[in-house]
Amino acid sequence: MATRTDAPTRREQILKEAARLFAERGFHGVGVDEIGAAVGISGPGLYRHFAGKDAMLAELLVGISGQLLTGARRRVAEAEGDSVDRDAGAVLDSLIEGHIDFALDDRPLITLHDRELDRLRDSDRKLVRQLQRQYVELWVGIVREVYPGLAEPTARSAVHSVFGLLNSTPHLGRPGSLPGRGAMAQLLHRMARGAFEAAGTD
Amino acid sequence: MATRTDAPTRREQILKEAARLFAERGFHGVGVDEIGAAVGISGPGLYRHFAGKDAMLAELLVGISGQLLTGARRRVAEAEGDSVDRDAGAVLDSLIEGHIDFALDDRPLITLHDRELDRLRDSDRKLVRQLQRQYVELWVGIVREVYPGLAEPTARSAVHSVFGLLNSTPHLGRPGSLPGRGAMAQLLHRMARGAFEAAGTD
DNA sequence: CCTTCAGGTTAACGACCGCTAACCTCCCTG
DNA sequence: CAGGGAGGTTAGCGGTCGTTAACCTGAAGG
Repeated sequence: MATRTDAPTRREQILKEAARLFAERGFHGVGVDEIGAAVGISGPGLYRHFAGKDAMLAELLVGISGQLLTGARRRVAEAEGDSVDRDAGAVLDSLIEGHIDFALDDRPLITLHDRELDRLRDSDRKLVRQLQRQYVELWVGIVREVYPGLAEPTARSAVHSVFGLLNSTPHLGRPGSLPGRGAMAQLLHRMARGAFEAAGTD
Repeated sequence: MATRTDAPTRREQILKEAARLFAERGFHGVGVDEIGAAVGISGPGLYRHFAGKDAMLAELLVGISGQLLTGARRRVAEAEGDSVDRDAGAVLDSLIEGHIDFALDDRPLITLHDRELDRLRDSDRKLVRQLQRQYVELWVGIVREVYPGLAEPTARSAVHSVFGLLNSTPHLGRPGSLPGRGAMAQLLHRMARGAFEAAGTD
């Protein structure tokens, strides 16, 4: 994985600021002038980089869903490589870890991800939903390996619930009195495993 | 608790429909004409009942927060009455049950509750936040009784996370292939307890 | 040195939206 | 039976917002 070292392009600046603003005030609550101002250009200058406001949101949401899915697939594949009969529990831990990293490091994106999906054009929304569904099903498969007693609908609900738990970080106030990032990650990880454990033992 | 049997007033109809629409498409995404149409009157007729669109959102959010807090206080008080040294675990179970009932029965309100808070006037927002804070602190107190080892910031984060878990039901697709309401409530309850348990045992 | 083009700018248009004004109709009550 | 208020209606104003048009500029390339 080649980590980027070059400067971010203007497009990327715009996307980042747009994500932050959309998360803060909602898609309809942010004007294009504001987005422009956030990157030092003003208003219609954005149209040199994007077809429109909708296009920014679409690119953000498709990007997020894709990243989540790609990361999860990579983690599963890595575990497959390790041994013939892998430890499903370890894979689940890895998935949880990946999702937590995302939730903690890209809060605005996580917020957008389950908040503004309906503002997309039909085709984009279908694509995002498909990526999301694949991500969920990947989790469901692993969870049911770890807890074979879980029926599929139950496992799916459990996975959604754990996503809710892990994605809850945006609701925390400004990084004041709460645990540091490392402690928070550990806490969330333990709680997620505990929740699955409780779901898996009827 | 006198359960209502009389017909809902127009105000209540409007609030209910507005909640649904706001949850579906966001506060800014819904026009007053749509809200009016949803209750069979059109557009400006709403202004006979509310001072403005903002007032509807405010009344919704204050109402939700208040109901949650009131219900939780009642549950705690009932447990206090039962015995001198009550079973804190049972109180926690009762709180969880109440929150689940709310999340399952009033999905749109739960969605609004942590999504549109920023659209309120300053004074209303302060009020809602204060009610929310009291609700959280009430939970934190009970949780720390059940798991005395938990530091306060950790407990608070855990409570927020469990709220995320319990509030995750809106993200589930239309009531198709997922567990029925009773099974869902049981599943959520077990997962919430499991998550707290995992948080409480470092 | 001329051209081109990427990446800006400001002005302005058109649509939409929240809200008000003005008016209309029942229904209740003295 | 007058009249008045509750609860509607439609027309329209004013502001905002996404988008387009027209223009500018500085740097790269032949």
